Amino acid sequence: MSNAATIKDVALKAGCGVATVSRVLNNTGSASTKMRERVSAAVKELDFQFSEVGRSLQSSKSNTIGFIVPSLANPVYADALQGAQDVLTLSGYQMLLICTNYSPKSELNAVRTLISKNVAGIVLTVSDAECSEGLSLIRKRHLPHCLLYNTAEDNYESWSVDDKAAAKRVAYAFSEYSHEETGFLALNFYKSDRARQRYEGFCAGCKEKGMKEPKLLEIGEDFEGLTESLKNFLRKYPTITGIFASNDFLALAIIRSARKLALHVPRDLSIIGFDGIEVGLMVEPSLATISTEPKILGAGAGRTVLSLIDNTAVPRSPSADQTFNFRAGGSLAYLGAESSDDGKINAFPSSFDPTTRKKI
Amino acid sequence: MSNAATIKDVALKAGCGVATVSRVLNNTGSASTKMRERVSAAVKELDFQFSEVGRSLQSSKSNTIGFIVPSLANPVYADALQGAQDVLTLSGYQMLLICTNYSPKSELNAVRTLISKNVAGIVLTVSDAECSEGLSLIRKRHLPHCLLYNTAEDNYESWSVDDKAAAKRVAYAFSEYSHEETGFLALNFYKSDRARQRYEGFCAGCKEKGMKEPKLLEIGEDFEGLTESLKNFLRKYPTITGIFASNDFLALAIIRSARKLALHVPRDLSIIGFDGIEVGLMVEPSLATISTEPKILGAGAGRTVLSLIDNTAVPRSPSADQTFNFRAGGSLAYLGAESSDDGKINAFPSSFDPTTRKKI
DNA sequence: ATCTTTATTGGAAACGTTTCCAATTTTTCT
DNA sequence: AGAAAAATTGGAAACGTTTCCAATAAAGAT
Repeated sequence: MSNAATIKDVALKAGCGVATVSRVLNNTGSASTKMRERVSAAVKELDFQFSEVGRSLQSSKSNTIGFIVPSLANPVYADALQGAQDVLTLSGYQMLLICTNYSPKSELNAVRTLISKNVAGIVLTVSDAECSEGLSLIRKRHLPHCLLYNTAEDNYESWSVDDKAAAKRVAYAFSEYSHEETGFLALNFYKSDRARQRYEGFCAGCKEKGMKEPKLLEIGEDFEGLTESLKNFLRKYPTITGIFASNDFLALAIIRSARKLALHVPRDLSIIGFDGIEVGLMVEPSLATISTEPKILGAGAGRTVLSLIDNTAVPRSPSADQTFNFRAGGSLAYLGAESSDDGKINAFPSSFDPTTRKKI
Repeated sequence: MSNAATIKDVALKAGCGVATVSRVLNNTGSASTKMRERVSAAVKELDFQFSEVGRSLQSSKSNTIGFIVPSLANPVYADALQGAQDVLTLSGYQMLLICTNYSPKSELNAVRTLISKNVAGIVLTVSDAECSEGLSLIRKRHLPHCLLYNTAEDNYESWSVDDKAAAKRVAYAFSEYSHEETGFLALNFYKSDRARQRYEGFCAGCKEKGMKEPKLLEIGEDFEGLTESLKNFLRKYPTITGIFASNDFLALAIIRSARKLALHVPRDLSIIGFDGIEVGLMVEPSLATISTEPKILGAGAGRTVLSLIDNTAVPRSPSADQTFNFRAGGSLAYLGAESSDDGKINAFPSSFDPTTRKKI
């Protein structure tokens, strides 16, 4: 560890005081041309670089922004972070990243850690914004921050999808395609306010359209046993024709499970996802889903925190109805017995009784 | 910004010196029971937390590990980072993340930034390990580090896929499926030593099996115009029956392009990818590919750096031939005219002349 | 009781910066 | 040339820690 040169070394080599070096290098205060040259030469010779640690201690500022997200394995968050990265880099900030693995308990720790590292601001996705201890701490400390994929109260910032409205839109889609009885698939339902919001919105939408109340299909930590769960679920509710999966990953997984059960998607079961991850377009059938823009959200949250930090105008996050779009896809079929002429996929070109499903 | 309490505040409240507080809280040196209690009480009352900045300055250590990767949008890196995160979290380290967006120029800057932040170690993926200025700087400074997805010289650490061997395996697969003439698809070929290694290995494998030398299809920054490129490519080399895409994302994209050109995959064109991203299993046809374990690699690189930092035994990275597996899939068809009875998908169940491709 | 030994405590220096302030030098003005 | 103004410079304090060291207090041995 060839100990890096410090400002003292530079001062020594340039034959001046440290204050002068600081002034020259930061272009603050005056300095003679000769002095500037000597300092520059010394810097070059020693390959000197400021220690951000020393700087941060003295100024009690830093150019690090903390990020707290559930996971990097979910492309939604990975993409959002990528969007934020681009913004930060442009402004000379770095990203200190902590993943909570969907564990609410670790959120508070994450915040503490970030605070102890003196981050300039925080972008975070929490399990439940209503009762997040981490979020409370941030606010108590008056740290510049912005929620991502959670909605904030009026006086706070957030970049998020309007989960409720989007889920309502999903219900409309099912209704439009003549589905009456649906299910809602969620992972760790109780832990995530997003999943709950989506369920709520979906129920509201179904009610509005006179559909039956969606049945809840919840699975645990991972996708293990999803096929079995689906089997039992459909046995219990044999008249269900469509399932709304609370994210695209789940949607793809449930399609696979359906296949394993010899069910054809969408003929036997329609699926709508949520997020609009890119691969949804590549699979066959393509995934009907709520498409969102993780990169834009991430970038927005990043910009918001940066603005908060240097007191410039905070960018306005998109109004709720602009945060998502419904995207039709092959996984959603029209349920009418009559052949449709409007381009919708018809689930039942031949006579087929939706009430007598293939035995599974 | 309700200024956080410092060790001085604690000392004041507990009625002792800062040295005592430090000793009590770090459990270093002795302290009377009364003192311990008073300090603990003060800490609780003030919600005190050490400043990692002050700590890091004084100890010239830190519990931050720097990560440099090309992008978060590529699930390979996102997954690798997730694997590393898990390891770091367990050891109380945090991740400072910089994305280079595949720009070699920004690598050096990234390293400089990380050094200025006094990171304890660095995990990095560079464009070209042979001539990376960033990497050189790290080594000059004797910083604990580990390459990820690049191979290192003998005396340095790395966790990586054996690109050459894996690419050779792809050639064998094509050969096994009776393909003779192939193409190699790469994004930013000249920038990435990984792409070049894969090309090299692929060529070697083809040669070994007596196949024709693969034709190179290179595309620029993004996937724009890929369809057009493919069209021209196949016009130029109409006898090509298989394409090796240097990563799965490209593979999925080229499949889409092929479809747009009314080519059937795999009947008209076989595709093999690289990386083994999960969605490759979900698409139809499923993607034949080299499957790798990004999470394991990321975790390994993380563990390696941690060991390097505290001088414990460095975990052995898997031997080259254990870093990948060939995964068969529906995107690779058997090219023999005779019906195959070994479970391989036969591209030409009906009589079909591979030399006369559908006009495109 | 007195003298060692041991345990407990706090002052001060150091880590690498920035910035205030005073001291010095240079420039400008009469 | 002399005085006033402006520019240049460096010393020192401060940021929040840890740790060395000396000082004090407690305990043990005679």
